[in-house]
Amino acid sequence: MTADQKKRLKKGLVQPILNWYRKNKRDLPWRSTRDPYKIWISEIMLQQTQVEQVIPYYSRFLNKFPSINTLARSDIDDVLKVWAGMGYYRRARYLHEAAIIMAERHDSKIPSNYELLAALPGFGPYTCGSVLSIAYNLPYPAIDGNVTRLISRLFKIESDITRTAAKRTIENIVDNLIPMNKASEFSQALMEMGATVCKSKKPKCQSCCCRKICRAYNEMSNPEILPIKTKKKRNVHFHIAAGIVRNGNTVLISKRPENVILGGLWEFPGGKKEKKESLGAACVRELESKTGISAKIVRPLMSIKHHYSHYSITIHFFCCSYSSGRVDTSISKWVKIDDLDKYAFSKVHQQIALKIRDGGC
DNA sequence: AAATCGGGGAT
DNA sequence: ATCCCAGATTT
Repeated sequence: MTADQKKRLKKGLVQPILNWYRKNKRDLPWRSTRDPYKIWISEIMLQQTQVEQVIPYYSRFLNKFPSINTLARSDIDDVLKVWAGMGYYRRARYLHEAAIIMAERHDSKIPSNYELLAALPGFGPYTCGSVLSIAYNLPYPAIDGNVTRLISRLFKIESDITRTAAKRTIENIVDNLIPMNKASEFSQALMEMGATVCKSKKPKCQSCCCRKICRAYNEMSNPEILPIKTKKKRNVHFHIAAGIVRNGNTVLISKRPENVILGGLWEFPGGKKEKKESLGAACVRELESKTGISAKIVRPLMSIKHHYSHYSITIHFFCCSYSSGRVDTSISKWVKIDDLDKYAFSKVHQQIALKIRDGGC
């Protein structure tokens, strides 16, 4: 990029975007603070998660863990409890681990240096760039899905944006656009443009402040086809059988191991049905292997279909009665029905917990 | 480069 | 149904 091109882009693109942002930015909770800790929490929560979904979790999290030190000293189970229902639970684990490292090695502060930041768990290219620019006003690009879409259209990038070369191209463009001493505003402005104007479907090109210089708008019949992205392969489907084992006013729950889907969360124990196996048999078998007890099926309670990113499941829940055996207390435990709300469950199991409290099973 | 990792909203 | 969302890590 020549100095002359840069100058032209500054006038025709950077300044209009900054002006547009000042007038049109949404009033979001993390925009009323300059506390790097709070900005960090918001950035992690917003990964692959919509703004509306994050807002209630954000305030609850900061209320419970108001500082790096409170987070670092907390138990991971308490962090997961606050996170429960938001998905991508490894984010909570990385937050906790990073807070511990910051407390131990960085004077309980978030580093303002790229290399130190990138060495922390959960700090990839985007999060490093967003924290450095938004919290510290340093000139690093924060390139998320919104920015990728916006830039690919403004500059008509028709190569596959999942590939490294295209990512590098976009990063170079943004890097060259960052205005002096306005990195914080600029990062947020680019993302806000992508989120509210240059949307994936039905972009608001007519009211876009970059309309005059947008190559996709001016040169293509349909700017919506950008960015180009390779398609993900289709989903697989599984059947899961899970048991709700009541014993008096208690119920049996198990903790999922780390490093698996929904890792570290509690659940009503169960697992995949095998071929040529009935759901009831699968339930009894899984209860035995996961908790150590033998149980009998009383009746089916309900089945829930659920979609994850790369596969979908149907979980068949059965009301069961305890027969014999002792629970393997390293993984499973009997808990009072009234105490179910003290444990971190995924959305599906939260539904079941509610049903049990309301007298189901 | 591709797979893994949740849940919800828009179309 | 399919894609997308303020992505990072592992394979």
